[in-house]
Amino acid sequence: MAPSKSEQAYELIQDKIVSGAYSPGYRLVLGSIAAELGCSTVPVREAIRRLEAEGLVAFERNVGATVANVDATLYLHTLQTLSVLEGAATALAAPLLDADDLTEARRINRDMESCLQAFDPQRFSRLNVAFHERLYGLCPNPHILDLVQRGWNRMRAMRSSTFSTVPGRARESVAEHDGLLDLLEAGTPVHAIEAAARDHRTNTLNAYLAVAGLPPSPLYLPLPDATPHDADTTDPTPDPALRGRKDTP
Amino acid sequence: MAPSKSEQAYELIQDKIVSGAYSPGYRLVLGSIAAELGCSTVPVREAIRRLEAEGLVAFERNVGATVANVDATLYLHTLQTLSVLEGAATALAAPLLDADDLTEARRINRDMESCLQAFDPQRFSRLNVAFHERLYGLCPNPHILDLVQRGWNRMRAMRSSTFSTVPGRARESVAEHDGLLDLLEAGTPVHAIEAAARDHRTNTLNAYLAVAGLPPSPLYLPLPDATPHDADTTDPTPDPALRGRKDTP
DNA sequence: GCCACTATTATCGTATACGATTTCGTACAT
DNA sequence: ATGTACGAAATCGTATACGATAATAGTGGC
Repeated sequence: MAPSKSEQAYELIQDKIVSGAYSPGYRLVLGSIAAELGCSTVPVREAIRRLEAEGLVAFERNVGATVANVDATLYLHTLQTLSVLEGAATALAAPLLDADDLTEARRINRDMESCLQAFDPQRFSRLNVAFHERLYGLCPNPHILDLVQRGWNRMRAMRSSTFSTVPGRARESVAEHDGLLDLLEAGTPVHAIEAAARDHRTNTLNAYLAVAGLPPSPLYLPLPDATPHDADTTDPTPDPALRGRKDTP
Repeated sequence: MAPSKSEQAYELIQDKIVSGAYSPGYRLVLGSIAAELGCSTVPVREAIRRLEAEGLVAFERNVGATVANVDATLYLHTLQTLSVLEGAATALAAPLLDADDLTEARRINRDMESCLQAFDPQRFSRLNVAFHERLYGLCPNPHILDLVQRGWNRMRAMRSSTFSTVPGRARESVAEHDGLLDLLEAGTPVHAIEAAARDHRTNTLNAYLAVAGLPPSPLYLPLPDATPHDADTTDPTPDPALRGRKDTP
């Protein structure tokens, strides 16, 4: 059966936000969207409230909805949140992965590698999602899984409109994927998996921060036995964006 | 000004779920709730969709909404998710806490201690929330903060209906609070704070699991220098509820 | 020329109405 | 007795309509 009007509205609006047709700050007028969809305002309202709950649009009583400002900080905050959640999800899923999952993930990573040569960032990005979904998909905690899913949703909505890729990062990323797979194959303890998965994402985050001239996110997890990252000293300059230091005079 | 009807509906329904007036599985009929509120079904729909987004109610097309089943697993999954998120939030907020925050938190913890003697679990629970809010409230990542808030919301909605407290846990909890405050006062590195905050909640989770005869959650973080917990060995019996072992024959 | 105040307009919030869909009970056939 | 087909009732989904609210423009006074 055809999806409900409110579902259609939801998908349309999300698409337009993701594709950049509605840029941040764009005013979402119920009537206009309803007209575009050929339906009344009621289902559109519902769709917008759903998008609000996911953080894609901001809503104000008696004023209306606008596409949420995805400035740098919001993007980075989402990335940081994902690092935490996806790390946990991957750790929880790790004991459940079988050989097939790992070889499949390895295959995807090979594909990603080939995308590097072919300069196909679109496909690279899609494969990246697929790779990680494969790894955390079996996470037995559906709540965490749901939050990770939403996080990726937000990311997709933002990436195209504001952010591009960091030069060297893609290649590193592929290497880290292999490292993570190595750990999984070796049956490494859960917390080391979590550390590797989280730090993988934190590295991406910090690549962005470095380009912006900001200090790195402090949320690394110490790898219990192996190479610790350089960011886990006690006194990095606090980052106003992500650590929000009190700048008391 | 009076809150909007849809806001009123939202609060009413949430209250009824939290207080247990609507128990899990209860069928939420738009018309009935609308009548009870003296409004039409439209704002009630909106409220229910919001509650759906927060995981408090389940919704099915053309069928209706029911209060989400809060069986043991859901409760435990939420608790596990909170352990991860709140750990991260507390870690991120740690560098921003000043002396006032810490003494205030210490004071709240003294209050909790007195609640122990007075057998006042209501108040104890409220103080517990206040204590942790004080610690993670300054977390500069609003997204994480939001997720933590929602998590506590879900907890409040569930606790009363299904779960009570674990006997010895409250007293341990107070002690762990003091330990956490000690770390904060000493300016301990971020990841150690995260470990302590997460493990505090994981301990609660595992107290429940122990009562239920289930193996503990594996999501502990290794404390880099001090007393590791006993649950971080490599091969705990996997927990069907939280780790979801593949029971292949 | 600039500020305060009013009128206008665009848009939101919600009530009502009605078609669409599911669910449940009943009758019938096997 | 059990399963199936049909019909009635309950409930949902959405269109339309209209009052309420806030943004905006226009007017007058200083």
